[in-house]
Amino acid sequence: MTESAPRRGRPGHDQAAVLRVATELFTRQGYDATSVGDVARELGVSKSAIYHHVPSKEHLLERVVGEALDALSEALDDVSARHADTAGTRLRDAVRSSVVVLAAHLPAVTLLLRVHGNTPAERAALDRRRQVDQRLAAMVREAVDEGAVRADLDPLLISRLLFGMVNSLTEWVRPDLDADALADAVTTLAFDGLST
Amino acid sequence: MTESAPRRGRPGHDQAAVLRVATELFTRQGYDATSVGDVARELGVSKSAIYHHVPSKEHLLERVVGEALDALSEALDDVSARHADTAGTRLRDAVRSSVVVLAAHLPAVTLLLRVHGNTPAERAALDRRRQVDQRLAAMVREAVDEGAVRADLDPLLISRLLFGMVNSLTEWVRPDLDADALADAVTTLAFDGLST
DNA sequence: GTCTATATCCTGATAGAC
DNA sequence: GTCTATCAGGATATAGAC
Repeated sequence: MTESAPRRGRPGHDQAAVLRVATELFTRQGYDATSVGDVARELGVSKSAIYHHVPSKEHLLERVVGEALDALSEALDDVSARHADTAGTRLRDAVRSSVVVLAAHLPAVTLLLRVHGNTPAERAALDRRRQVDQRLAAMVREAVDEGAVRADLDPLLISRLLFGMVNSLTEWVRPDLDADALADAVTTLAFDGLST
Repeated sequence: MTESAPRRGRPGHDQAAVLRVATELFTRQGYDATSVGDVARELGVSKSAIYHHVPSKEHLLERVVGEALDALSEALDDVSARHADTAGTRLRDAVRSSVVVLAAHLPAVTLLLRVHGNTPAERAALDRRRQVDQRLAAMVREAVDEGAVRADLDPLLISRLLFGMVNSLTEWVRPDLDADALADAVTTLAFDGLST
């Protein structure tokens, strides 16, 4: 990645800059409440300049949620590949990885979790997200079968509560936060509970 | 509540009917992605008919999130009033109540949790919500001070994770679900953890 | 309580000049 | 890479008839 020299005159933005600003506004105001004009104003250019870099507003959303889904899937692949570990350990690692990925791709994951399914692209994202959820649910089930996780609660319910807690991090986590320490705290609280 | 006789001819809706349909569409498509025309079409009337019952689109949102905030605040008042109980018991009850209220006012709470703060009314709702969050955080702190809840994690962090888990229920809970059983499961998992 | 018609503004997106 | 100008459609909201 070559560092470009500071520019003079016209801003001279690129696709990445548009994507960055759009993502920020989408998270702050919501995707539907953010117009292409908003993105343009924030970058200090006209609406048309945006369409030079990007084919459509929805394309921006596709790119962002795609980043989140790729990162989550890859992290899950890594965890699943460790066959030597116990199912309990793999679940712990899945929780840890989910937190780390969420923090590393905070804006992207935040947007992903807010997708409604109003367009084909959004529905495709929801489909991919459902696949991730199912893989996580399967890991919980295996940990229950192994005896590492309590069997008096429905594994699907456990999965939803556990990763619901993880996903709720998007509501308040800030980019400068220590992700590893956070992952530790989440894992501890989830597995050991908050009772003394 | 008197049951009105089945109508003939024109629908003859009232404010409650508009509110009900609007809430459903707001949750399904998002507030910003839902137009007054959408609400009108769903009710089988024209846009103007909606404005006979309701002064503005935003007023609908205000009403709905107000319902959620009132219910949550009231439940919290009830829990706080039980001075005889220990702080640990009060926290358990707060979690239980939160789940029950969330299930009883599912559409309203769902919308409340998705408010962005784009308008004065939305910002007012966020303010009230922040007050609720602070009361819950205070209850966690008291339970920690009392020794009922682990002290090796920041009370504010515990509060965020705990009620983040509770709030994540809006993502999948359905109206016909047994709220008490759900509240039991959430409380058990939160306090005892998922390890065997 | 609902309608048609309308006012006003903003939306996503395109054409073509510089 | 950005601009001005423009398009067609849809947004919230209102006026006034029935």
